[in-house]
Amino acid sequence: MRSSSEEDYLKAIYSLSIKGDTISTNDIARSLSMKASSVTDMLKKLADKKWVNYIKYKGVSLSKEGEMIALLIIRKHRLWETFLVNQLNFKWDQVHEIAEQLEHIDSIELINRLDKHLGFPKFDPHGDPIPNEKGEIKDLRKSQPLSSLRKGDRGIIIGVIDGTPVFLRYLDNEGLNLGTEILVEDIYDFDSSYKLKIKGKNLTVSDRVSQNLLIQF
Amino acid sequence: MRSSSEEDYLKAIYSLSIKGDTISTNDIARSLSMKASSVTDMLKKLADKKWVNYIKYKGVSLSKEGEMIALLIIRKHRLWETFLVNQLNFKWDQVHEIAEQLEHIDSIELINRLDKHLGFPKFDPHGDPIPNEKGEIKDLRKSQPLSSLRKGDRGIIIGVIDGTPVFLRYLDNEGLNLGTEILVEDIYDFDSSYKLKIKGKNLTVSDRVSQNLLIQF
DNA sequence: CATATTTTTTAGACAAGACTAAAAAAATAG
DNA sequence: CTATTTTTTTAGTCTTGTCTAAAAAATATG
Repeated sequence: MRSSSEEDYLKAIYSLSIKGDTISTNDIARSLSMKASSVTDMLKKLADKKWVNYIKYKGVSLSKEGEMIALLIIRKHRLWETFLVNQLNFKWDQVHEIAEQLEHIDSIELINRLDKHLGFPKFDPHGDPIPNEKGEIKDLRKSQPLSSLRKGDRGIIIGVIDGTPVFLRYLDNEGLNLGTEILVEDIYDFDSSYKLKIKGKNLTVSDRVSQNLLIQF
Repeated sequence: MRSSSEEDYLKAIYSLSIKGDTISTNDIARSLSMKASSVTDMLKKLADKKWVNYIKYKGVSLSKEGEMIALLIIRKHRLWETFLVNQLNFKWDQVHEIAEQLEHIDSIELINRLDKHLGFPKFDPHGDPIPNEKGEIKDLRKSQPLSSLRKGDRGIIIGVIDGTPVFLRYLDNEGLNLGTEILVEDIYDFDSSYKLKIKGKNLTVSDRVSQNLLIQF
């Protein structure tokens, strides 16, 4: 069994290992807002459980098993964020704290059913990729949700975050198909809706839509 | 701030106060599978926080504030169970353990949005009433255990008394689902078993079952 | 390369929440 | 009403996960 605390450490180590090279005790302490001595203690426990490779004074890395756990926690976090935004209509900036709690709920069955319920999304509302059941991540970091583009930006629709039928049907009706080129003509401050030029015509979409359309640019 | 543990105690005290009169240390210990000494410790903490009225050796009761917290936890538990069954297609006997975890997620905003998303349900999948945002509970629908019906009576299954997974799984397998209409075709004197007509088919259930099925009629 | 500084670990303390064993209070029985 | 049994509380211990302060190792500097 795993504690929430152990899961937080594994997740932090995973994130650091994406960015940098060797991971130091201080790196982890900084990223978790903890003292280095606490981190040392925990690294020993994680090493005992074979979730990390840890050599005193030399730094730490995830074992294969540790990495799988970290990916599962990230999968849970991102699926819950997707649920909160797509189904409960939270704004993308309100969901992190709640997902930090939900990611520790212990049920594989639950998370796989949630995944299905959401239409097996590949990206969360922030555009971060969601690991699948096997821990595999789609590594398309050159795309962003439409909501991160600015006035004058151009791009091509390459995917969606919300994969539910209602959204897909909407996209289809509005002519927002995969591979279509778009130009951001304007962004209205009052409701963050996007005025687009697409196939020579103008179309305005809500911020809900702009948060769920992935654009390659 | 409240710990999960404190919430578990408040919930247990609330449930006991529905059934009986005075609540003893041992009652709580039994219902939470803990030792009496642990309960005493916690009761002191809860009394310090003014969530319970506790007099040494004399028993305990919830304060107004403690009751509101207990009702909020129950609201969260039952709304999450409803979500799991209605949206993620879990069977009603699979959801209790997961809801025990989810009920401690700390966000009023989340639970109110979930409530709305589910269409403000008044009862959970087991037929138990869901407190609203103000902690108000709809009175139990007029119901009786099946064992109080007589030959020829009709009714609708609206809940259970015994909520254990073994019982729920039995009901599910036999097609005895919430909302199903039943007719009492006969009651056998020798063992008080009930011969029912349900969805056009006959089914005989033991008196143990008939005492634990709530019927609205 | 020897010393100073930074990083990391060790050692010891603390809070929460559980436990066991013993003491105290309340309830029950004769 | 006294003695016994049961319930409850107290006292002290343990584990988890954090902290501070001091020691040890690694790194940087002149």
